[in-house]
Amino acid sequence: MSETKKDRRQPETASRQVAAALRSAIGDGSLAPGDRLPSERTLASTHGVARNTAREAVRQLAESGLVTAEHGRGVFVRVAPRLMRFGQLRYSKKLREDTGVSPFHAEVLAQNRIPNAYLTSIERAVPPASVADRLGVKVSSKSVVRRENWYFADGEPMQVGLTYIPWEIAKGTVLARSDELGPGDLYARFADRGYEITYTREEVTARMPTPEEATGLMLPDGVPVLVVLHTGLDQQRRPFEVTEFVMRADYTGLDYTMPVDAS
Amino acid sequence: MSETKKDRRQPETASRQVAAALRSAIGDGSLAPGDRLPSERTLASTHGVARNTAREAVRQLAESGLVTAEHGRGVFVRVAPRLMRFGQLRYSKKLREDTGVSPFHAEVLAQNRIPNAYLTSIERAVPPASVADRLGVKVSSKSVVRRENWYFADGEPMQVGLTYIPWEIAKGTVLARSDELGPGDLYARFADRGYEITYTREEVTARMPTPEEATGLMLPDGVPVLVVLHTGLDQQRRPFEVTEFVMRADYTGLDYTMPVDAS
DNA sequence: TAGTGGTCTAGACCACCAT
DNA sequence: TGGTGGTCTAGACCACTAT
Repeated sequence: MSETKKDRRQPETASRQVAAALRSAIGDGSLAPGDRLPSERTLASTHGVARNTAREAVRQLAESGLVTAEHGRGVFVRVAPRLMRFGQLRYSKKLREDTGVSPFHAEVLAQNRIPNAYLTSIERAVPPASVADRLGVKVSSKSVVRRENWYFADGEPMQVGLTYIPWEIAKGTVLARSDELGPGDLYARFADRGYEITYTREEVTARMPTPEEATGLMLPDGVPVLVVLHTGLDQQRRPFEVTEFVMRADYTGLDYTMPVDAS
Repeated sequence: MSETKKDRRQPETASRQVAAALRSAIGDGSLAPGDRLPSERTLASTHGVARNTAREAVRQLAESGLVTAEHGRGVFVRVAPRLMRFGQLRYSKKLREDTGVSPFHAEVLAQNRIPNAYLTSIERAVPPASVADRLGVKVSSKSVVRRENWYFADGEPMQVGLTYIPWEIAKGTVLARSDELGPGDLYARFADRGYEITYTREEVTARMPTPEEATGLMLPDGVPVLVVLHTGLDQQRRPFEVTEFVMRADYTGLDYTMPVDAS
């Protein structure tokens, strides 16, 4: 390639050497998933460095998601998590009618895990610009209903979803006021009102979590979040709902299969 | 919700207070994108803390991608980057014939940026298990050709792609030996051989970069990567190619629009 | 050469956890 | 109560950048 590539081999600092030693111990199995690392003070003395240096080495491993520190207990090798998959069929009518539950519940049940979801708030709100764009509503008034949901598998938080529904659609319905949506959940209620979800648009990015997200999702250090801006479209491709999902990236994967020519 | 929620308000440590002060200075515009922060030594003395503490505050900002440290120069407020979007149509025949270039080139040109791509290696190789799975080839022999490509926009590295092609398909063709693929690029050559890309499966995850990826992609601290495992399928849904893309998440987004019922 | 970030030392006190 | 990680101090030397 034509770019002048700087030769930046990493310098062999003390903390990197300690980190490398730990990495290889994890790699060859002498430190198995779930095992506790030697304490920072032990690492310091065995490697002949200051505690801060040993600590920096541990920080490097935590940053790349290899280990997790637990205050007062120790530092542990992370166990490889099961990956959840969110695919194209998750909004299909068939899935909804076969299972009678929400897409999330169906997915988690299919993996023999126990799903839970909690609606933590419903309120009429001013939509963020990105949402107003996609729904075609005004950004300057309380033109949407905002529903905040938290999703768990086996008691562990997996994702947060902020669903925005135009007030004109939600007004006077269960969508605007209740967490009891009945059989088939959210998309069945949209169908009742004439909005059958037919297309879905998903815009995906990733970033590091905010401190609030990190605590709320109980994220270990060094785990990013996937952010999915999902738009539900009806038969005439009219948008009727936007949901922003924030999902822990270490437990979540997305799986899309599509024809390459638009339909 | 039924979960007992620990009240973990963040303790107001000294480093967090310094970080908060910097965050609000960035927020209210007194530190604009591109500006240099006060030096660590200056921050330490103005806030009455040790340099290590000021440094920790800066580290917290860097971790969340707000600032970037440059050795010997200073710490700078990051400028919001333009986001590139990789969507569903990128493999369509129409795009290929209209533009005559690869999907990546077309996308970057559409944003008035200058694309570059370099093939850095071609070799016959043993496929990783995930790739062998999806291609339906043996994992234990050199059953694939592996092509490594680096992609740039305006000279900045955007992504790396590792393309795996079954040896049976690539054998004796330009796919196995050349970076000169001719008009329409890779997928046009597959079409020549009877493999017209018709469906694409994309499995998306995110994680922190490895140290090698961080240097190679010139990633600032705190920027995760999107990992897309892309499978190209022909008219009969036979897989003929798998590419693993590693993309910097701060510059990249994915955009999928699909019918909710499978086709 | 002066100023910057990068790393390190050798201490100290605190909060948390298991016993 | 003793050991753990979390944070902090007050120094020090090195590597890099600009002048």
